[in-house]
Amino acid sequence: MAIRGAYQTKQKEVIADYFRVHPDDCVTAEAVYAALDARVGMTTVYRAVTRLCSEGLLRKYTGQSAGEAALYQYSPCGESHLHIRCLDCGVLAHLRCDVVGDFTNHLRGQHGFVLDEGQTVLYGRCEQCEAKRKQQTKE
Amino acid sequence: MAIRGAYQTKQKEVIADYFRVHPDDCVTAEAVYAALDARVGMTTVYRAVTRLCSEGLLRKYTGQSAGEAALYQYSPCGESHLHIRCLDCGVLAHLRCDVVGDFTNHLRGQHGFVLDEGQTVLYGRCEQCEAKRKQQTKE
DNA sequence: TTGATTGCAAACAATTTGCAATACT
DNA sequence: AGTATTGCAAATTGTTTGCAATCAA
Repeated sequence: MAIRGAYQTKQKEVIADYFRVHPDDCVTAEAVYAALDARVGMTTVYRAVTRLCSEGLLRKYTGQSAGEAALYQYSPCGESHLHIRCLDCGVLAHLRCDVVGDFTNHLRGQHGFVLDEGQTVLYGRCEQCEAKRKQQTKE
Repeated sequence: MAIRGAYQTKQKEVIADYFRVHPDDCVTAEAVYAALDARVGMTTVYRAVTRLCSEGLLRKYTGQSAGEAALYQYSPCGESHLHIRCLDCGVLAHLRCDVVGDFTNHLRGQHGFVLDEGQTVLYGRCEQCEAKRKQQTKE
């Protein structure tokens, strides 16, 4: 006599599995839909990623340009860490490093700001793209 | 006999002025349109802020939820600094602090990542909202 | 059975674009 | 004159919602 509870459905499972199997991929809802070969509806994909985000299994990244689709990536709860994203090639990488902890402590202590690592993405350029940029400027 | 050049128009001026007069405001295109009392069309506002962003006079911040309008803020070129934004109340603040410099140097030196401060926003909670959260959890 | 979930089609909202009229130089 | 800009209306796009059918418990 459970008063309320979530039902486990095939669709939910398939979508969650997709992310577990592709832990490093950073994909749009559209891409998930396509990868699942339309076995689930677009709407369901959106509802699922939203749920998974709030459950802490996924992270959502929204681009800066308008009309740019949001990206979702596997990143189970607790695994809190910053992400860095290259503005040129789009690469998204995890940033695990003690210095990050020092920085967030400083933010909290000196600026009264509690950083949410899961929600924050640092934008900039990766080594390769930065090198490319410098070269192009030279030419 | 200029071959090509941008025209200085009343609209462009009015919009740029708006931001210069409200240097700390962080507003949507809609808000600018409203503040200008519809003296310029919505389309023109969008075109202007886009131009001003590429000229380095403004910074653009895109929220994480879909359909959330982008925010624009005066922040003339060169004035590069990180911004922190509260996920609860939406407040956006400048973060000027030596530690930020140390952090970006570390990123470049140890991770080969060149942070673009103008494009990056740190998400988290401000002091007030964090306190509110703690209180609500207690209740 | 009861309530949650699905998925289609329609609704939405922010932003962009086509294009004719208009303003700058 | 010649070209950039304006601004309306219409188009786009990612995402959300209404709702009837379906499925899990």
